[in-house]
Amino acid sequence: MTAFQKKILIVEDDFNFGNILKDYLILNDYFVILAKNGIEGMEKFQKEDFDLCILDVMMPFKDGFTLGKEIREENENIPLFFLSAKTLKEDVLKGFKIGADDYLTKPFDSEVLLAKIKAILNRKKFYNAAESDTYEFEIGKFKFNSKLRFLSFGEVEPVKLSPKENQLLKLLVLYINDLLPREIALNKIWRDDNYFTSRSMDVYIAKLRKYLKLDNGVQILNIHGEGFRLVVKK
Amino acid sequence: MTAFQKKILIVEDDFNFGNILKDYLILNDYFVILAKNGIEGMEKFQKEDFDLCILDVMMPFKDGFTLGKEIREENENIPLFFLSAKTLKEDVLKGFKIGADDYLTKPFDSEVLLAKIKAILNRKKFYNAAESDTYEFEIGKFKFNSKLRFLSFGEVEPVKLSPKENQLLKLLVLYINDLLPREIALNKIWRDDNYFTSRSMDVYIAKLRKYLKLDNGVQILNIHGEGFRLVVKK
DNA sequence: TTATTTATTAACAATACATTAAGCCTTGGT
DNA sequence: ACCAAGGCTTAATGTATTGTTAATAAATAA
Repeated sequence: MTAFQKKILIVEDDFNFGNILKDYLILNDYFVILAKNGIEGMEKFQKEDFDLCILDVMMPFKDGFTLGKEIREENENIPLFFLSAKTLKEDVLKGFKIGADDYLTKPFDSEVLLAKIKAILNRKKFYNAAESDTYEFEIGKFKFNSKLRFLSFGEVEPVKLSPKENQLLKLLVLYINDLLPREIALNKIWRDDNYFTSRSMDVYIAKLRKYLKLDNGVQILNIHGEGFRLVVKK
Repeated sequence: MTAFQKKILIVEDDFNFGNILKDYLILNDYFVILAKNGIEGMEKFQKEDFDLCILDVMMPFKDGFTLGKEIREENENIPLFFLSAKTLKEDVLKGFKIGADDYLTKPFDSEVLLAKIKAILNRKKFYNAAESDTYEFEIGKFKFNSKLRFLSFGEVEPVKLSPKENQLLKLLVLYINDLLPREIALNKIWRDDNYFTSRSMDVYIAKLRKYLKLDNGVQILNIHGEGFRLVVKK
């Protein structure tokens, strides 16, 4: 493997399907390790550092969700990607609850999978400011520094952001102009997804909106039942 | 089979006809599994992931509709395609009620079958916005984003769409210029087909018509007793 | 004409979201 | 140890959005 290749761990009990997937990803220049069940998956996960895990949900002995939870305990940042035969909403939700980054139901379009992997790995670069040197963002006329936790607008005295305000604004920026699903924010910031954390998030959205009022080309829009969208008019 | 081939399950009791169909589809680059009755069909369905099922309606032991219903219970998204000798309206309706995606009466033109299969598989990619990154559509002068749930027209403030409005508009777009049968929309969106859901759908059609008024080259036409048609004048 | 189907608007109940403020921790200074 | 400040959650209250059903009118088919 070259220094630039991203490492992906696939855990899939269907030997046939797993290998097709593996070959396809290798063909697209990823470095891929395939495990055929949850136990083996965990072993391989612990042996080396991966950039992304793709987990089948339905597996004998240890299902994908359980494995995902265990992986999360060891590494709270690694992107998790679930594959499921079912498209049940409750399944998807369960996935997000343990911090899934994305979700695909089988059979799926291979192009879509590739696009999603790229999107996740790209976002991943920014998730942890400590691991990245990118912590200065422009939001319309604002300057946002997520490391020093301040938001400035022209010559106006910069606003200091609390840790939660900072995290939420950063997530919104990473998903700029796109939907930031509630579940993702709640899991990444609050590490829990229930009625109260959800209300708490609303409170923080209100706070951020107040700060962002200075530039009316910047807005946090709600998508009812889905999440929020930070939009910047050009 | 390659990773790009689509997998089709054919369930057909007429051995001769089934094999001709199978060979024809293989020739057209599909991966095909043939089952010769409902029982066997279900077994094969459970063994692997298919992209499409083609079911003969009239079969001994377990007819196509019953099989279709069972398949639907296991996978609520997989496209179902019924083949029937009769052209009875009530048969077609029964098919749609369990969520058929299309219907063909024997004998049929093989080119038509191919075209329909392509159309269904293409549509399938878009059904679930979460699974597809294609969610930007043009409808006349409108731009429709089914992920962010908005419909915009030039510089006018975009209209936010409710989940139901969004789903319905998306279905209409997938069937653009073609008939979207009531039963299909009701089954895909309302997951039920009765008097009330049907009235509800009418309400949503009225809402969409109101939004689409801005461009008079775009219209939702009713086909009495059949369904609706989103037409875009060029 | 008469029964059915569709069109449109409005009333309603259920949820989801918005905002402000109160309370409860934790932290850091004295 | 005590206090004050900041940060976060919870409560309280108000508003908005959503989807269903009803009511009424119009179009269509037989």
